[in-house]
Amino acid sequence: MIVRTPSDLGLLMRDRRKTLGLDQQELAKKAGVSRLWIIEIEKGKPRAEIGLLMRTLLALGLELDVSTEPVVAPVKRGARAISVPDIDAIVRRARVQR
Amino acid sequence: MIVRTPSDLGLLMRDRRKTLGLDQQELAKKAGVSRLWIIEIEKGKPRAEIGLLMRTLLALGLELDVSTEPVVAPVKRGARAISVPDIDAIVRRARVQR
DNA sequence: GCAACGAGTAAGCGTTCGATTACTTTTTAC
DNA sequence: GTAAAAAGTAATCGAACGCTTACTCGTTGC
Repeated sequence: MIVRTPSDLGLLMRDRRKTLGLDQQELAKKAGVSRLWIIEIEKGKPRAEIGLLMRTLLALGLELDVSTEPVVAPVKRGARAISVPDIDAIVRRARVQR
Repeated sequence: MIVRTPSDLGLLMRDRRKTLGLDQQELAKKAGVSRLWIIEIEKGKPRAEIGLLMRTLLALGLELDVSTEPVVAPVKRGARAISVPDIDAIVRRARVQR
């Protein structure tokens, strides 16, 4: 599953934890983090540390894959032009004031 | 590319940045982070925030995919048993004292 | 040479982190 | 319903964050 925001990630992790039949306490222990941290990451905390995140993904048997965004699909003859995503605008929207 | 540690990530990001012909300053501006932060993430900083990370990946045109780890491949007849990875041990090793 | 540029280091600062502990609310099972 | 387990909230505290600014190295080009 493609993950674009911390919330995406939190939902995914909660899902996976349940699939594995773990409660927050068990996962926290496995990953070496506090239970509170699990609660917050599952809620989509944007300022969590990536180190803890990776350990937790590992503990969940989840794999992190980074790839270049797929090239825009070839346009069918006669189709309207495909709007190329404006990365700058997306980042601007993703930005959160602190 | 499968990413297991913050260092993996840093190297990957640096690579991608160069591929795009961006310097640290330009990327920092695009992603809305400081140049110093770019320096540190490229060095594999484990305590960086995932929110900033995701914004930066976006700015680099990189996509984050999370998937369940592939099931162990079927064993060839006569082959020695495949050692199932001990997730707990891996996490233990990945843990950094702070 | 040396100017210009990219990259890295250092110090200072206000903010937030994550662990711990204790308590409350919600969910699950009988 | 009610007891137990799981999930969530609250408060404290030392440590580290990320930003800014300024300075130092190396390269590269003239």
